[in-house]
Amino acid sequence: MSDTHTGVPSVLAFDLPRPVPVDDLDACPVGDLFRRLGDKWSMLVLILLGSRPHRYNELHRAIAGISQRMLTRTVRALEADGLVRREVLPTVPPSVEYSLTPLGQTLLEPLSALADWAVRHGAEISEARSQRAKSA
Amino acid sequence: MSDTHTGVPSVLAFDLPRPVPVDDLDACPVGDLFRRLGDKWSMLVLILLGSRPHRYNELHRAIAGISQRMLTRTVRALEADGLVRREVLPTVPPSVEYSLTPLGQTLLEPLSALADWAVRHGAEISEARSQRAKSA
DNA sequence: CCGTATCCGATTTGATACTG
DNA sequence: CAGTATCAAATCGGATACGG
Repeated sequence: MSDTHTGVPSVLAFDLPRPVPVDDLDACPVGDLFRRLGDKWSMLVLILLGSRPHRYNELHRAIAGISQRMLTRTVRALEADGLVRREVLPTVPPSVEYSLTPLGQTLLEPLSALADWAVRHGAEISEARSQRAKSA
Repeated sequence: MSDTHTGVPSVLAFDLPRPVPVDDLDACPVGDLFRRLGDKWSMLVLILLGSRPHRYNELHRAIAGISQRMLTRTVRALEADGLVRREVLPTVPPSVEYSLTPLGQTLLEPLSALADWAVRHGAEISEARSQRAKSA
């Protein structure tokens, strides 16, 4: 079943004479992953959950710009992908706790590398955008 | 101007007593970066350009599923962000060459870390999704 | 060859209101 | 507290046609 990319060591093997197998884009796990995490909130939730488990409204308050609808959708998608675990606690007012699965924790590492880059170079991007606007 | 996040060492400082500054999400370079790269093609173009400079139709053929409109939009956005450089060569039929800026090259590193994760764990995500569908 | 312009449909996101 | 439902808007993405 998973023959398609089983033997692929890395899509970023720049030394290859041929470019990346972009024809198989839809089947490519890289593009796939990015499209899942590429939405507005997934990565933020992952990062938040990486620090400690959170309850629903805890996440809601922490992100603060997200709607209930999107928070639910995001967290459910992450759960379906096996990155987040959802646990309903049998308390009197029902509580739901979200946490990272082991798989989700491993994702946190490369994610942090990218986030770190963004923090370090974010200003340069903003600057580039501003200068572009001026030169127009 | 750039006081907002100048002093921030890393958004992923899990040891902090407080969560990430998600209130400033729009100003947060992490969410911002992901929203730019989160589209269908940006990352692919970046990866392609990371291997070597490409001309317009070279990119078009390499990606093969992309429309002219989207290729232009993608490459222009990347250029505006200071990640890609666009150079018009004074050839008889006009040629345009796209390449990574130094900034774009530094981004390639954390990007490859994430891509590597995707290749390694992509199957686990697909599996998680399948199992979810069955248990429904 | 290298784009831009326009139109169109599909997907995503958000505001609001309501429920167990 | 933890969601779900519905509606409307914005954005995304592609096909096609045209211009420098």
